[in-house]
Amino acid sequence: MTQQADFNVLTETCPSRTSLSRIANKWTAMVVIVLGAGRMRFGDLRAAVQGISPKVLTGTLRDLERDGLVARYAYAEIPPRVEYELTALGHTLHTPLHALGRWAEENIPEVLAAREAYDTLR
Amino acid sequence: MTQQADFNVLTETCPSRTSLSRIANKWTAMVVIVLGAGRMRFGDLRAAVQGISPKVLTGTLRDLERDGLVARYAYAEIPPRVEYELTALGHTLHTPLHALGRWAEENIPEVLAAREAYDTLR
DNA sequence: CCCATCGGTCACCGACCGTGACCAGCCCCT
DNA sequence: AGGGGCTGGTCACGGTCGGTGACCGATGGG
Repeated sequence: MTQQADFNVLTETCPSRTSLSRIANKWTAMVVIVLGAGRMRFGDLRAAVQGISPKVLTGTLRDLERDGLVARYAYAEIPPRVEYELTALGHTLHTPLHALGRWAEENIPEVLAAREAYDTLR
Repeated sequence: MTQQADFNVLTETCPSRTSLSRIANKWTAMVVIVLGAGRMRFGDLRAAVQGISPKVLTGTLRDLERDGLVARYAYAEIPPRVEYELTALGHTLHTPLHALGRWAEENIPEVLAAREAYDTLR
């Protein structure tokens, strides 16, 4: 059974909150969404997640690797080749993050309309 | 059919990305999760989302209000009373964000183990 | 000899997050 | 009459984080 754990993200000191802080992040979400398609090289990832800087991509991937969500494969070639892949745990995270991305895409018309309404009357 | 929109969060200039940036955020996630339980006062919200400062809570709520996800009801009483509630659109966002929170709670043991393993060998 | 390729790192800068102090307005208590 | 409490904020201040542009090492190709 999926046991109801003693963890609660709303509790300030709960370790699950540190995890939420990391995954509830736009760059993390986009990287995980892209990696859902399969193993990918650093450069391809950078091209897929438009606008991400190498520094931020490196940092995001390292954090994901540390949390066991992404595996890193480095090949000692010249020029270097490094590939990234979701782990089994990472795949379970892909589902909710992908849903979040789809929500943003599907509901952006309503959001834009709400923003315009808000901005015009204040 | 849920039509495949022309929006793609991976595209740098797509407006859906501005929406993703806002919702893929730890404070936003926690506030929406809590508001899923129903209409709530500012002070109760602040107590429920442990550790959030009034400044950040105010800012988060205003952004959510602007995007049409939260409705604000202010009563001209002394002491003042202000209530917040998810809109219909906000409720559709509650589902994926709640899933994200649950993911964090359910998988934190594995994440903590991965972190420890990572930190010991580097 | 020099440039391109790839996966980064580094110094710098501005934006955002968190902290603590403070506010208005009316009530109640002394 | 004066002082404190209640609520939903705002403000000034710092530190941390994200973003930008320059640069790197090692090798293959022209």
